[in-house]
Amino acid sequence: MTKKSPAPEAVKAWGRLMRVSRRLVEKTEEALKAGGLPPLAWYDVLHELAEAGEGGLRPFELVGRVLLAQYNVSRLLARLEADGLVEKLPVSDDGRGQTVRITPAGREMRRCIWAVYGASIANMMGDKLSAAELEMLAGLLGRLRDPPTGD
Amino acid sequence: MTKKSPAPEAVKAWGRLMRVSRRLVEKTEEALKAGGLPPLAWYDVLHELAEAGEGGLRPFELVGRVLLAQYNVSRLLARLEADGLVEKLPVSDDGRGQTVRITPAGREMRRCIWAVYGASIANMMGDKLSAAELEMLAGLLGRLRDPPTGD
DNA sequence: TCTATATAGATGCAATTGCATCGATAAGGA
DNA sequence: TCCTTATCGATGCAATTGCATCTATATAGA
Repeated sequence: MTKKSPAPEAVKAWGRLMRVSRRLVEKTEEALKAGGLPPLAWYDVLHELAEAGEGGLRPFELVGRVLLAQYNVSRLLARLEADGLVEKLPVSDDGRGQTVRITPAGREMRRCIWAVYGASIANMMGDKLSAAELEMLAGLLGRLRDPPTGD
Repeated sequence: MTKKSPAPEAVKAWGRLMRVSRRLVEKTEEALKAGGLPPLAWYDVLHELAEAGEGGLRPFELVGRVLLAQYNVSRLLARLEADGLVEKLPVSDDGRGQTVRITPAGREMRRCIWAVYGASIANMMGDKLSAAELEMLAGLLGRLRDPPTGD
């Protein structure tokens, strides 16, 4: 953790990254809201749960995947449950925990969100860059990940 | 605004963009907090005002530059003023408005924040990619901007 | 001039977030 | 076994955000 000043190219790329990512999120959230749909964070959780299948996931596993704080996951799950999109099941071998599973309504909601979200991605990314450029971008961004994951 | 589904490369690049940008912001905010400094948004405003010089800026001009909603700028400026980092001056030719100018204390705060912020950028961007790669990244991101600005 | 509309900025209220901490169960060690 | 510590998830409270709206001034048009 050395204290140094950044190269001009680094500052420029940082600025672009901040502005572009914020703007793209903003536009996507707007599109969802315009469609009467819940925010992006809901999709992230529903997506993870859908991938996880019938076994569901423990909340703490979700915390690791969706870049949300523990208390935010806790509260988001409460909202999802209140809307009938997920269900919480007690877990046998750990009295503290629970397993969260997506419901059919949750899968349906996920599809609805994706219809808008996916179109948004297509418009904002797919239409602007070629497949090769998108791969290049993904590659460069991948090298900025903090724990240099290997996925 | 056609409804279509995105290419796999677009989805992958989108996912990386979302995760990486959120994580980098998170880490930078952490570093600022650890140094007892205010959040990034304060830097953005102080930076714009410092660039603007003695003439200062009108709040609505600030809204256009920092990606914040009007009411957020209004309230952030109130906090900055309360901390003596900016001052609000009435503007002669428009009785509705005001001009916001950075104070010496504000400039000092900007320097303090930059010491941490800049180091963070250097560590998270400059150390991970070469100058050429950073330029490539900035170029690709630039093409994703919504109003395809020409800066 | 008088009225209608638009723009600058602030604010009341509800929802969300962050922070700290809590209650409950698990796991590890004497 | 008993005690200490760690982990899982929830929650009280304060700060921040989003939304809608408000006040005040400016501008345009009849």
